[in-house]
Amino acid sequence: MQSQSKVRELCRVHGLAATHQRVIIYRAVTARPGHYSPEDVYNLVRRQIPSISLATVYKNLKTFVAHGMLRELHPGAGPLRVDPTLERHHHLVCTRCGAVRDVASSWLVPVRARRPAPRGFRVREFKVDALGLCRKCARKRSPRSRS
Amino acid sequence: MQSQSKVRELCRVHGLAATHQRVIIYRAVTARPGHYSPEDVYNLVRRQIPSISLATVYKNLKTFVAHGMLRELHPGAGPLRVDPTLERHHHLVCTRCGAVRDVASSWLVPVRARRPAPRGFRVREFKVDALGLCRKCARKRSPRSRS
DNA sequence: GTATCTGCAAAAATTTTGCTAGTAT
DNA sequence: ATACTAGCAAAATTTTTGCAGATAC
Repeated sequence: MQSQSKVRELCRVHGLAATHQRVIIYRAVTARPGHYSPEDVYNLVRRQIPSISLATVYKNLKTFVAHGMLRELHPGAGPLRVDPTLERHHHLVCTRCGAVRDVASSWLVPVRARRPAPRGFRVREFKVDALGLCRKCARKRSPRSRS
Repeated sequence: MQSQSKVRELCRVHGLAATHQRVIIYRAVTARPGHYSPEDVYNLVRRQIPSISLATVYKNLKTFVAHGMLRELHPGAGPLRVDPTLERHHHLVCTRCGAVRDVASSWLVPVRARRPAPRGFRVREFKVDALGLCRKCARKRSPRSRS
């Protein structure tokens, strides 16, 4: 978890007013790795600021994402999720239960293109989702073959 | 574009009733590569079946995805999108305008893990998004450096 | 003091659901 | 004949917006 003053400084660096709500929201999201929906964040933050509104949470999450202070995720269906881990990393996405886990970038052989991208596209980074089954779902899948 | 009879056969293979609506929807989505939202598909299909409902489009797109007849996409924010390209491929995602283009899997050096995935996760495939700027947005970005 | 931000409430956008009549097998 | 599906309308969910008052710089 980042200290209040660190968050305030981070806001300043990005030209954002360091409001109380903003500091609390950012600290809540970065308290530990995970993938939070706006609702999740709202519920976390309400413990400390019962009067906060969901709209404020949305606005600030979008602000943080726009300033690169958080990452945006769209792993499966459903609501927006936000990821506090800024270092390059990839995701393990269970196609059965939808769970998403981070995995260090070093897990993969470096991703490289063999040639420039088509149509003048300028690649900045590669984001990899490893689709498959988490242990729990892999177990459920036909304990012995079907029949 | 797939012929009506091909689509009917495909439905049969997957144990789905080959209804008129289903055939029209599937043909519309697979008419050409692209990334369609349910609204898009609805508007395409309404030309041929003015009485069709958006709910029917949603139900059928989800059915197709569940049977592996389409792929589901969540490239950026916003609505569900669906991709008719079933062969392995990756995406170029413009982080400025949100445009998504397909790029052949062979564009990348093969993606491989250096070691088994953590926590018993079973990887089935890697999905790569190349994040960056499309030509149009790259041009807009500071034609000469700022100042 | 001025620009930015919050909270509220309302609206917009997206997706799901239950049900009846209709259709495919 | 039986099971599945379409259309409809309503609800649920997720996200955005406008604005008055409050706060940060």
